[in-house]
Amino acid sequence: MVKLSSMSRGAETKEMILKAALDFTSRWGLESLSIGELAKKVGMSKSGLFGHFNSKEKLQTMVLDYASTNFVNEVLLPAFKSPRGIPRIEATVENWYAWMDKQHTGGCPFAAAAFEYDDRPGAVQDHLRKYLDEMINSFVRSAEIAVEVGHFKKDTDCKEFAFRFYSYLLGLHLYDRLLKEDQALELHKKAFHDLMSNYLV
Amino acid sequence: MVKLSSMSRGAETKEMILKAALDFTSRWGLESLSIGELAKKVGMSKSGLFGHFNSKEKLQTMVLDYASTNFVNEVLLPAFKSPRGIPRIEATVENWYAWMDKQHTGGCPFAAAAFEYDDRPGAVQDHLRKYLDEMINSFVRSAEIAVEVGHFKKDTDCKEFAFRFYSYLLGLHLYDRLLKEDQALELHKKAFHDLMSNYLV
DNA sequence: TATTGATAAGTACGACCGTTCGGTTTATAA
DNA sequence: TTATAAACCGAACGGTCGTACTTATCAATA
Repeated sequence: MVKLSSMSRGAETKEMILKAALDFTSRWGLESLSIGELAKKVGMSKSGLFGHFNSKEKLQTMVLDYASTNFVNEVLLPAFKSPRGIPRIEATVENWYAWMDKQHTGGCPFAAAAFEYDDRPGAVQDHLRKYLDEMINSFVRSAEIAVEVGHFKKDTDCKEFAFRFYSYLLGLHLYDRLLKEDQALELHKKAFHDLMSNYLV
Repeated sequence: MVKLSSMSRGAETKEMILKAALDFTSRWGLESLSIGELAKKVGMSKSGLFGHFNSKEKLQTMVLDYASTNFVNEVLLPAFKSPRGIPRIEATVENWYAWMDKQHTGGCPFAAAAFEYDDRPGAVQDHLRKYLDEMINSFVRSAEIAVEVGHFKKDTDCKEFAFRFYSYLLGLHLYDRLLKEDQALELHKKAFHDLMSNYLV
């Protein structure tokens, strides 16, 4: 995240807090994110930090916002530099790998939060669902483009593609993070490759 | 769970506690499982309940044990009544669907805990990894049997099959629970079907 | 230089956390 | 019947939690 000189001091602090909060969240989960501990980590008082958000729920949703823009900037947007169709989809996966590596602390915050909040209604869940929906829709859209440019078959079910595409990413996460399976990346690469093959013209 | 008359009073109580604890866990996660709240739910005092486990970590790992035997009894073992090979794999999926429905409260406790504890080392994580390893190995083994009986191609990479098989189940969980996607089951059924097709002789 | 408004710190509160302890009831066995 | 152990309770401990108030700091402006 670039520190803009145009930022007010408050905004800078907030940015710094959110960065630390996201780091913590990807490790311990959104629910375990505690204001006191976070304040200690960024060298602020609990109340000083609290003043930026005024509620824990607000802090949580803003962490999701922050993670989302981070994800969009590092995974989705850069892929747009690649040509439409298959190259763009492949770039997305490559960026995803890099993103997972970079956040070697804790895994994908969305994946973790998704299972954490699947039965916890509220503002956080709503936020989460919105972002996951957006992400999956971007996968659907990628497939549609691949159809448009003639890479994928005309009768491709793009929603179906997105489901399988994302499922494999979830599997990768679990094999890599929890099971510490050495071949996780290999397994995913091959699965992704075979998935693509199924839709090629 | 059958209440055996041979159970001592303590064992019966423990069983009842674990049942409630698993119910709670699948909804709110292992980390949010609180002794006080659990005691209230089963109508006991905090300390009375605590006496059965002597630590929260022990309670958590025993909930995992309980969930595992439950899963094995309801999903894996019944599938063994089906003929070896494809029918058995298909039965496993059907049992999985039924199991998800039955636990309509909260989703698969393992899936949730897997992402919750992927960066939280300790006894709970070790337990969890053990059970997930066992489960995935049972999928690998199912594929191996399918090869043995001539349903799957001789050169089938069974570990590869298990990765994709389980990934789709994770995707199903997320689409169904969090995204409340109506077509979740449909999407999974078709993905599973296509997956099987790839390995058929 | 004085004033103001934003930012952070300080302090306090009630709620809940896991855990310990001592005592009371209940079941088992001699 | 009596001795022993298990099961359970209520109260309390030290901590941490989120949140609400009040106070201090300090840059920008008047």
